Amino acid sequence: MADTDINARIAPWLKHWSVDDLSHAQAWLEHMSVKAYRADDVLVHAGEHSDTLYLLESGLVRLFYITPDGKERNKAFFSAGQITGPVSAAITSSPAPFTIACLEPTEAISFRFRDLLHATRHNQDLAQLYRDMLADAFIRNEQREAMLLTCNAQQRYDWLLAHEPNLVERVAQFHIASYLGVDAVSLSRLKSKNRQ
Amino acid sequence: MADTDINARIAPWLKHWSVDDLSHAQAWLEHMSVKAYRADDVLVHAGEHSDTLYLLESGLVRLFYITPDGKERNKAFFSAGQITGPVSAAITSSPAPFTIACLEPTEAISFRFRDLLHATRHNQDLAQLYRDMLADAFIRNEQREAMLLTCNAQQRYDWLLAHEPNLVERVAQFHIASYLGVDAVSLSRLKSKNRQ
DNA sequence: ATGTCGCATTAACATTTGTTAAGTTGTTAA
DNA sequence: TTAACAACTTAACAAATGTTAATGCGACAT
Repeated sequence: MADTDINARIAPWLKHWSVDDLSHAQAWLEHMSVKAYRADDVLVHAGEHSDTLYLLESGLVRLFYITPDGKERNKAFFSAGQITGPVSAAITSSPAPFTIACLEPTEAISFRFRDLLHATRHNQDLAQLYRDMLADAFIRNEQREAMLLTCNAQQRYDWLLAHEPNLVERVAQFHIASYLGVDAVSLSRLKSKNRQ
Repeated sequence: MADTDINARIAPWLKHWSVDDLSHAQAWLEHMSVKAYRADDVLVHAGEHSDTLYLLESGLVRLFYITPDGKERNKAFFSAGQITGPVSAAITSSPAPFTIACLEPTEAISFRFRDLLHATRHNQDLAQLYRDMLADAFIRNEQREAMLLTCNAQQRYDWLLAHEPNLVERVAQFHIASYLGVDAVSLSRLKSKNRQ
């Protein structure tokens, strides 16, 4: 896809994040690419070294870990307007700790983390974008850590209904269970208990 | 305590974090203060609005949440050379989600988050310090989230022995149990099973 | 219409983890 | 030395959660 198309597609997001100044951002913009994915397509494989992040234009992806017993556990879900990818791995040059796969057909603009990081050195708008991105992920992880550490299965489900009710409608229940760290059968049981 | 003392005490840490340039850092440095705490002293109360972070010079503190059932669960431990405090709360101007209390007599240099954040606007060294601080906390939260989401009690304990063996020696076992999200009695039982 | 497939539900049972209580040990202070 | 206290251990039991299997249900393709 031609650069002009990407420029047109990235523009509204830059505006949304108050990025007006594009100086020193050439490398970042030039290495962007747009791609459409089908459900179950994988954007990042756990264990691989990836420096690529994704700005989702449409669709829905999930990030998931593999447990020591070989089961999947969903770390997070992301949809249109959000940036996701193996950020911690990119920062530390480590292999990605989780896999990213599509739950729905998804369109995403990908870019290289190092290009963004490099651009932040001389571009204050992008430095701010980077800080906001990190802060957002940081706070998300912390709240989730708190929930996993302090809540039982029922409380986790209540938390989800209160904080991310749209997720419950949009993704399959066994994926919700995996997100909460409980078995799909246990979640179903909880729901039926709640009904009585 | 006089500023000159603080300057002398903060200097080695600034050097350690490669902060050479102190331009635009006056407010940050001026609002610093040093204090000694006893075991069980509280630095930050959950629920209070705090903009203060702490650079620990000695000792050991724990951060803990309160569960919906009213029990304590340890989020993290920090010791000399580390910066801690309600970072996410400071970023979002929210009440602190956890309490910070001393497990050992502790000396700490406190400073205001907003002063550091403000200084990052024109001081690249401090901007880098801020990024490193956030990245560090971010990665710590993510690894912990992964452990809590994917591991059972035995696997969590193994993880701890592998990743933070010194903690096991330094803090009481019931605090370790709280850190792992299991009951103190359950952890004791696990250990005795492992012995056989 | 029918078969297939994936997901949700339900039930019975197994395992893990929490709870309570009692006993032990080590430390500290009188 | 003794008393008091807190942490750890152990055991018995309760509750929560995982596992397996059977059933149902709806979407979708043939």
